[in-house]
Amino acid sequence: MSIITQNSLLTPHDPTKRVRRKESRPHDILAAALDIFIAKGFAAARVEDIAKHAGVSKATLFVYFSAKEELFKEVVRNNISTRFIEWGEEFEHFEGTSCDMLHYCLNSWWQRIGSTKVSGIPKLIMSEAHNFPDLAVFYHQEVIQPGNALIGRILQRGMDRGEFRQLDLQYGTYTVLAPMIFLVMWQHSLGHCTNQLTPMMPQRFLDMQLDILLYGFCTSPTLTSIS
Amino acid sequence: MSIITQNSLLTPHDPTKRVRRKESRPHDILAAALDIFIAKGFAAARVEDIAKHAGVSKATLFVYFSAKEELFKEVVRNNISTRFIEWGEEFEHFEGTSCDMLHYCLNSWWQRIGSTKVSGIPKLIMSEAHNFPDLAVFYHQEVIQPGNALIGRILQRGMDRGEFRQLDLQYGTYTVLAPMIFLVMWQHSLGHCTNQLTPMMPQRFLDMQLDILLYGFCTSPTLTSIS
Amino acid sequence: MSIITQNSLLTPHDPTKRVRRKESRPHDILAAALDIFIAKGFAAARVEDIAKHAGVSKATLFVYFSAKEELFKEVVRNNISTRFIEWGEEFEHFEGTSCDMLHYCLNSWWQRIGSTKVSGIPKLIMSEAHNFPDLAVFYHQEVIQPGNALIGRILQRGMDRGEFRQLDLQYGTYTVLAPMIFLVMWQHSLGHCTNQLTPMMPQRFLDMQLDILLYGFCTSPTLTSIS
Amino acid sequence: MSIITQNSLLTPHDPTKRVRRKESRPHDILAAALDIFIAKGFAAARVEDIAKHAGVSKATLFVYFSAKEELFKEVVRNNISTRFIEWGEEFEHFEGTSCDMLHYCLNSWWQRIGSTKVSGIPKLIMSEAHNFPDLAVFYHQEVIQPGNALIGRILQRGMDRGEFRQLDLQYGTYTVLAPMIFLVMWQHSLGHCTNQLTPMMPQRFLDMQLDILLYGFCTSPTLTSIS
DNA sequence: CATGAATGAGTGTTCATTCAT
DNA sequence: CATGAATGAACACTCATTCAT
Repeated sequence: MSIITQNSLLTPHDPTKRVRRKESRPHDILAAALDIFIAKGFAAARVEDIAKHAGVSKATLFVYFSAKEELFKEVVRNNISTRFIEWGEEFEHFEGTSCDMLHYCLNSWWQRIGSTKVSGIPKLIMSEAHNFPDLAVFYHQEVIQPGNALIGRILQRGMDRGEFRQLDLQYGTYTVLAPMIFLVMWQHSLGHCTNQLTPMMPQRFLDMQLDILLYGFCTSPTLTSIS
Repeated sequence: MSIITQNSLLTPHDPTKRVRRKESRPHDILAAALDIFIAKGFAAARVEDIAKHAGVSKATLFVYFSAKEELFKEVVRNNISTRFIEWGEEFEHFEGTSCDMLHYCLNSWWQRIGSTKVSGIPKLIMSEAHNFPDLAVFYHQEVIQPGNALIGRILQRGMDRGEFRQLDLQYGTYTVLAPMIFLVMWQHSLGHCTNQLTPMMPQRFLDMQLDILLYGFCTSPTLTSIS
Repeated sequence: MSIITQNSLLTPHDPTKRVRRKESRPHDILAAALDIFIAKGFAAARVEDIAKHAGVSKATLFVYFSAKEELFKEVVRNNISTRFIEWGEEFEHFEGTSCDMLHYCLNSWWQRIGSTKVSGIPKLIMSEAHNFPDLAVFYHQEVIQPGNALIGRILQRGMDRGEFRQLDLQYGTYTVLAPMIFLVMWQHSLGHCTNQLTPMMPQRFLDMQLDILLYGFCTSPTLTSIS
Repeated sequence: MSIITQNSLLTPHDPTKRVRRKESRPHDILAAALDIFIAKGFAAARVEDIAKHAGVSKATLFVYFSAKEELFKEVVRNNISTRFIEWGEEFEHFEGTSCDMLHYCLNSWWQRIGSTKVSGIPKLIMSEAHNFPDLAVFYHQEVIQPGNALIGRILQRGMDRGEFRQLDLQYGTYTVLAPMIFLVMWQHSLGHCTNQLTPMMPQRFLDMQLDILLYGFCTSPTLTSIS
């Protein structure tokens, strides 16, 4: 039921090797790298496994990507950076309440990232950024900043339209980001090992989390502005 | 400014070796292990570094701890498991609103774990549980379950006293857990590298997050029960 | 005078590294492994020594052989298993008395195995099988069973032709095997250290042993069948 | 059914520690050493295991025995060297045919050594003499020479009394020694792993071997003297 | 272009032996 | 005397990266 099925690694691509057009090599490698990085993390992923999974030799991989880190960066660019353009456009033309917009934000994130194997990338970054500072900086620029900008836009819109209380944009953004980060972390770590005991249904969590974000726990809220 | 200053590792304990009182070796090693595990993570931490940091030889370390994993488990038991007893008692006798209780919960967690180097432990687990399933299971039993039970108690109390809306305990708990996990993950990964650019003040984040958890973003909440 | 000159290990192959024809690496490693295993035994042989003796790095060795045990198995296959085919054929077409056949058996064993460094392999197995059960099982299937079958064939032939007394095949086989095992054990252990004091000439031992096996110590034998 | 039951190691001596008279320490250690050396061999035996099995600390062991090798030598002196005195006396007064004497020799060896755990000692020596030349020399002087002298005495007696053919004493002795060495080697190595497949009954082997030694395989022996 | 072949620098873990108390 | 405590030197196995062909 989980997205992260380690066994999928055992069935390599086999892209009918002989017939492929030449330019597909890097593409195959990136696809394989995505799978292996997600399954093992950055440090624990073995370049040899990526190459094998892509159906090329280790040396070939280094023809296209100068180092493991560069390969990873390219994986990020291909799988995440590209998404922000369409999100930006969708947000540009969004109509409806800001509650709906937040709802849409979380749900489309879930459909396009959270529920797919790509969710392994943010998990990997949060896990290993400390040991690979270059990756951290890269990811911050490439993903976090544009992502946060999008979330910030929703909050600002909500405040502008009087739907949301006045709140600090930066920290408000983190408040929306937190459950997303939590979800990918949980799914790819403890959730992966304990889902039999206490299964966690992500969709359910997101729904509830959205409700709480909008209305809070309390029965009789004291409305104040937060700064 | 950050708790996690990698360079601190370069100045080993030097506990004036010869004069030590008995029984201090395991304690030294555990302290060193905490530092190194936090600085490097589990897989990347080298046993030799831990030993050196503790001022003992690698072989000595293995006299007291049969394996790297066992050493880590002991670190967890020493630094986290022990806390739940006092938390349990405090919660037993807590008086005041459930809002205050949630506030107290997040703040005492922040003071005792979140703001200290011990916060590196939950970060490490979320990061590496996937690659070390044994540790995942151990941590789930030893920390997550008792921790979640404590949070659940607050929510139940809030509902019982009519302060909180009716909500699903399990997912409500995750809603409280999420910002804590987010915070430690952020601090120990991207935050560590990007604090110069866009500094994040954890205390501020927690305050705001608490407000949102209680009252939500919205100006005019629609009160419903969530299940 | 001894086959097993430990010092020969100190002069590695030096196969003028760069000029080698392809496919020679595994062969070099197997040759080196044979030497080192014989000189040190299985447990005491260091993989690094084998690599050095073969003129390659430790890592290279593991490119070709996944583990020390696998390397050893391959050594056995290359040096012993292969012999049984020719022996089988020779036995098929043997003409002459069964006494001659037994004589031929012991002597060709001596020339092809016993007197060569390969004799170190059975010695090693008898010595270390207890500590490495996998190797024991492997060797039993790969060497002992086919070897015993050959010996059994001779005894059966002798009985069929009325040359030998009726005797239990299994234990009769052990009776022939015993002096061979004794000889390799002795040569590679005590004999190696005490040959100056009381030299033992293997050829002489085998001749005498054969005579005893055929005719016994006694001057006036009481002929009975043994079961 | 086997003499060599590794599990026996799991039940340490427990010599009611507190009540023992002091002089028993070395005795306990020697007893423990015998067990462990037999179970693991010399190199693979861990001093710590011996100490634990004897109920003393590793350091205490080194108070009584300056090194692992010295401990082993003492084990040999205690368990084997001592036997030769009684054997020598028995042989002095033996009456009966030399065939009977050889029979008695093999059988009493089997009862006192071969079938007991002490048989692990000659096995160990044959296995590891090459790597520990000191032990080889020691064992040769302490055991092999007196043992061979005893066997030689029987053969000489047989020749003197006209019961045996004329044969070279040294090699004749090896002919008797061979099945004994074979038996202990087999029992403690391959036999230990393959007894389920093709069980070997030592008593049966010895009986048969004795018969062959005396009368040979052949139905119509050609009697000659062997030199 | 693609790769077979090779490796240096690690890693966690083991064990006989020493020595101050 | 007895031991708790400590360790140096090994050792099997790994992996990102290089380079000649």
